[in-house]
Amino acid sequence: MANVRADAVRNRRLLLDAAAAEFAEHGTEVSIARIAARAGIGKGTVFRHFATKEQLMAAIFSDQLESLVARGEALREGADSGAALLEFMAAGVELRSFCQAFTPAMREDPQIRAASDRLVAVARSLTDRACRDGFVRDDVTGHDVVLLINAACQAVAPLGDAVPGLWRRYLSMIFDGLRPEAAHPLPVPAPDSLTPG
Amino acid sequence: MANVRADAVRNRRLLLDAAAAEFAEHGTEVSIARIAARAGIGKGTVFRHFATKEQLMAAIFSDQLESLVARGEALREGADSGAALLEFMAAGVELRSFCQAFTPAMREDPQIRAASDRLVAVARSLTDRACRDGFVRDDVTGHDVVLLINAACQAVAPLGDAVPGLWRRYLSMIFDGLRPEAAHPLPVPAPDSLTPG
DNA sequence: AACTAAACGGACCGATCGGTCAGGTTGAGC
DNA sequence: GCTCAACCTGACCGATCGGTCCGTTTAGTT
Repeated sequence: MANVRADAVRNRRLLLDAAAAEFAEHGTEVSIARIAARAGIGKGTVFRHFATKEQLMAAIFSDQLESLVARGEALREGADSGAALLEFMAAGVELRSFCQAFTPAMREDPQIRAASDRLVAVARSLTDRACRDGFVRDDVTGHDVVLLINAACQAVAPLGDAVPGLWRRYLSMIFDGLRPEAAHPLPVPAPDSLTPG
Repeated sequence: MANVRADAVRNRRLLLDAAAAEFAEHGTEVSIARIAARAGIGKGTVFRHFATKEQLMAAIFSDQLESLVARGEALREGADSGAALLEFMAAGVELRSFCQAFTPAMREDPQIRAASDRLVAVARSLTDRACRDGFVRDDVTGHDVVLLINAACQAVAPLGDAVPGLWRRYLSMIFDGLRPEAAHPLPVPAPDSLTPG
């Protein structure tokens, strides 16, 4: 801390903000050069802070996953457990980086693994509570909820940002599928983890 | 027809098969060189048959969408309209190219546009029938069904092919969300079309 | 068998990307 | 204000991609 210069921390902040914005707007395939230009720093500076592009992505996405974990933990104490679970899922869809954080390549990173483990844990916690209160069918797990957030996220991907709030429609439909009233037996058991093997 | 050589049609067949297989296994970002190698032909031959990579993708994906349209039309005559809609959606998820055909870039292609229009039409037909028979809520449209097929397709994308039949679990959950028993009012109206504007 | 137009193949081109490095710049302790 | 390590920069490198081009091969006709 004492050994780090002031301009270094400032540039790091600029870099993280610019990269997060570019990833959100144009996906992870944007070039490092473009991110550096947006941040107003040189391309070499990017690689001074993060050795590879993957490490940069991991830093940003694990941060955003952790913020969602915090949101979920806060929602555990609300009164309406059903609305809390729905709000948690909505928050997950809203940070669109969600889906990008879950590519096979990204899951190698230990920060991403840790964050998604904690995400599944808080999702299970919210789900169990909503289940006890009768808002959610009893055969749905934390992994299910995380994957369904991803599904809702991708449902509207074909349309781009043409209809801004449309994802709420499909999240609402998917959430209706979690209610006990319409539950039909599921043909396949829930997965054990989000990582293959 | 008479003016086309036998080896040309054979190579075209090899190329289409190889490209479809590579796209299904590794996504649309596979290189033309790799596809050509798999087909056992030269890279230049690929561009003799399709001027650009996008045209090759459009040919393959519009073919697969058309096959799904045909499947849907056949399913319009079954006895159980609810099971028919579910089977249609399952067929859509099974050809994973589905999601790849719906990128913003791909929708420029007239073949893709035509095929997806027909796909929405047959989806609406199946949905209306299932709705009349009481299997499906009355506020769901053909566009919804197509987008939800896409959602189910992507739900398990994070896991790769680790759990082969897992998508059936999430398609089942999503389909439960279409049933009238659990229907809650939707916060956003259905989109008019799959193309922005 | 000879001919020709169509088809083939792979070296080649320009663009782009992630990542490196040598040399100039700057913030912080004295 | 002096010094030096930390930092920043953009030219540069090798790899890869989509797409082109031209010399060679081959299918089909007479």
